[in-house]
Amino acid sequence: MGLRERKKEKTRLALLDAALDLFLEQGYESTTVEQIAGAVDVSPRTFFRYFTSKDHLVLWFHDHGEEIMLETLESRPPDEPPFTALMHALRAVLSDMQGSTPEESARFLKLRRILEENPRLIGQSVARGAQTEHRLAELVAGLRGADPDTDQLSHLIVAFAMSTLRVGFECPRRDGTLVEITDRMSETIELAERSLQPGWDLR
Amino acid sequence: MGLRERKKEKTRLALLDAALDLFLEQGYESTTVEQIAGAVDVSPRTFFRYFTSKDHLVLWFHDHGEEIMLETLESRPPDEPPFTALMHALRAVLSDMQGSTPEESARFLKLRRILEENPRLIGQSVARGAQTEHRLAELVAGLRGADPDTDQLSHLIVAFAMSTLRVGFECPRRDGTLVEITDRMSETIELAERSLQPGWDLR
DNA sequence: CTGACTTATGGCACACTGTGACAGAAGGGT
DNA sequence: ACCCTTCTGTCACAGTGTGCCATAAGTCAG
Repeated sequence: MGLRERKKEKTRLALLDAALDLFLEQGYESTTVEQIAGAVDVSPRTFFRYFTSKDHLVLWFHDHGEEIMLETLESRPPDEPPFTALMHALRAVLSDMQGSTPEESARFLKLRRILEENPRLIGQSVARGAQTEHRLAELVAGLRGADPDTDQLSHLIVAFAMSTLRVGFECPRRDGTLVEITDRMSETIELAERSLQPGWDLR
Repeated sequence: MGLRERKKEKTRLALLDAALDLFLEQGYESTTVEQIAGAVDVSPRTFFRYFTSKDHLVLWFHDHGEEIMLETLESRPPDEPPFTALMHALRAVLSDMQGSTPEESARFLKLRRILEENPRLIGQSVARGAQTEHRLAELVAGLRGADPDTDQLSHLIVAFAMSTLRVGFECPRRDGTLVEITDRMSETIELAERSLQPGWDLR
């Protein structure tokens, strides 16, 4: 990796960290892009080359999680029931989180606090999840050999899976360590699995 | 109802209809608030007194649906299983749609087309759903005698219910009549009910 | 190391959304 | 007719996000 790419990655993370800290200090709304860029000695114009919008800062982790889910899903045996496969994908996201560096964990925890304090951002985050959902639904429909446009069950399977992820992520209201959060999330996954009829995702 | 209120309601609907038509003609992004306001001979500033944002135009029906759901939920017998009660609330939304005037139906169908063409707006719509979800989760936690902050099942119950609504709303990709859509949505509701273990929402 | 290249950056102008403040117009009640 | 309340338009303004172009910095020959 050349100097150029390393520098870019450094700037991206510097912007991200500066932004997260500013959001926690003075709130999301009252932090301007100008401030964020200023804290990293970069022009506002450049900020928008790293993050397409202010919201994007808060959504970057979705991109990462989505990537993991899609990869996992493709590596599962094709005859596995779709919801089971999705639950494996969820667990893959969890174990990625558990294996993250201290910096990454810190970012994640800060992000959770910011989201808790800004309902509007939770919305944005959910909205991003909806896009992921759509891609996953197409994949699941493919697995089931169904038309992604009309097969309601494919969509329902994915929707339930993403709901599970979201509940696990949002539910532990009080601040906790990363381990506590991931533990909580795997409880949610088990709860969801126990709640559904065996084989519901096959017919 | 005085002349004043009637006039306000008229302006609100005029703005809404003008906006929906413009969105369909030239797309959501490339329609400006100035155009919408201009079409109704109103200043842009006034537009923002009727709708808090451009997005709000597309989200207004959520407010209506949420209202119905909350009302229905409160009128259900308190010992009814929460998910069952939520499914009744969903059906209440459907029957409200079926009983709507031709103008309202037309708006609804236009809105669906606009949402189909603008994934970003689907996101916004889902995000609004997330807020509703939170309110509902507190209500359900109350029914279950649980702490809304920590009881994951309450959140999961509501999340699954809202997923059902959303899948029903989004899934019938092809344009259809209102009746076709509501029929499709009640199929989705039944599908969800069949997929879950009996009593999953009680323990 | 020099020059030619590719790519990132900064600065500028600009369109658009959304808000606060104030003055004037329009409805409502007496 | 009067006052009072509420709605409206105008203006000014902060902030987000984009296109464009000149310049600076990284890259890669030779």
